[in-house]
Amino acid sequence: MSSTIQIDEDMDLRRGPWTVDEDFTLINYIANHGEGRWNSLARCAGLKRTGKSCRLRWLNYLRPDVRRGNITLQEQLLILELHSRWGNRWSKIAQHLPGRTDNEIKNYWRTRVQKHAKQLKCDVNSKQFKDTMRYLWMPRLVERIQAATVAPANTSIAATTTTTTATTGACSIGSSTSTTTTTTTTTNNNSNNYHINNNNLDVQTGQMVLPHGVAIGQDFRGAQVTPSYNTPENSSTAGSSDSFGAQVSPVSDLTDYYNIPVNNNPSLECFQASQVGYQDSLTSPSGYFNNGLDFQAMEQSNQWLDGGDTSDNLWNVDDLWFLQQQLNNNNNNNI
DNA sequence: AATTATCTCAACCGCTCGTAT
DNA sequence: GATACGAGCGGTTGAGATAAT
Repeated sequence: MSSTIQIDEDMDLRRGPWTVDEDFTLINYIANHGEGRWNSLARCAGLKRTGKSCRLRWLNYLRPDVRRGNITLQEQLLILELHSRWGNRWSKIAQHLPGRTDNEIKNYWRTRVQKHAKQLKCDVNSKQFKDTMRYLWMPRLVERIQAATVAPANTSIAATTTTTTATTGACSIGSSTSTTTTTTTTTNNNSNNYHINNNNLDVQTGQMVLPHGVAIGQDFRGAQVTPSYNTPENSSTAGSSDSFGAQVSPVSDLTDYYNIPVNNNPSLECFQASQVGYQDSLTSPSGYFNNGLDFQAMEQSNQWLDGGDTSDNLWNVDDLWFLQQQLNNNNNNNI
């Protein structure tokens, strides 16, 4: 199926999907000789591929620490936050998601996030969309992480932390060259250092903190978390489906390398203590629900929470409402 | 059951940057 | 300093899978 490119009389290069034999050859060669220069590696290994192709295949697929499977809620949150900070710096973002490749993150962004921007009829780089992400989706992701963490069904958490623990070493969050995934101390001198493994919610700041000390910019304590979705019985928000339609299993969502303890999770206390009722909030977008729409009534009558996987409905109504308010605000400011 | 539309993701392309000569 | 080369990055493509009609 692969096509070939004629380089000269007797040297042609394969393109297209890799065969099992090619994979095997590349893996064996790297196991014996290391990565080295990709062009010479391709030649020496006898692969009729460009060095680029070999490198890509190795980094994105064959590398033993490549993490496959669904993007977890925590990873989604990280991607959103880091993208808001760095933009399309996929490689840089990928450095903070152990085992995930820049290609995978890029694909996720294009297929999920951009799709939602399209559905909301706004540009992915627009302020409205960015505000929607920051004030609605990200807090809600945090809420769902929290809700799923405290859910009784998660009794298996402790036993299911193996997925990415195998990525210790080269794949620890924060540095591709790091050799440890143990709890990272930060410059915070407070003895109440609640940082939890690799991805933490800092009680003092309300921020998620990466092991190398980078705090995710947003203070989630002040973020609006709609309380009506904060119950275990609302399982649809706790893992049946993610906000962008990604397939996220409720187990893996919570049990991968983040290792958030089930009980006495200070990060959760942080949220619980600091959550602002949506009717009280004027600065967060959900506060807009006071402005005319009887959100509680809608919720109580289950107008859009009935049946099946309701998270997409939730997102759309919520997001559209928020965007509408954003536009109204813009219009008012222009008057 | 067949066809069409949509989605996903592996792979490629072209560009930039860093390093060696 | 100029040039060549290789590595890496972000953007894009297209084949296969899946969903919808």
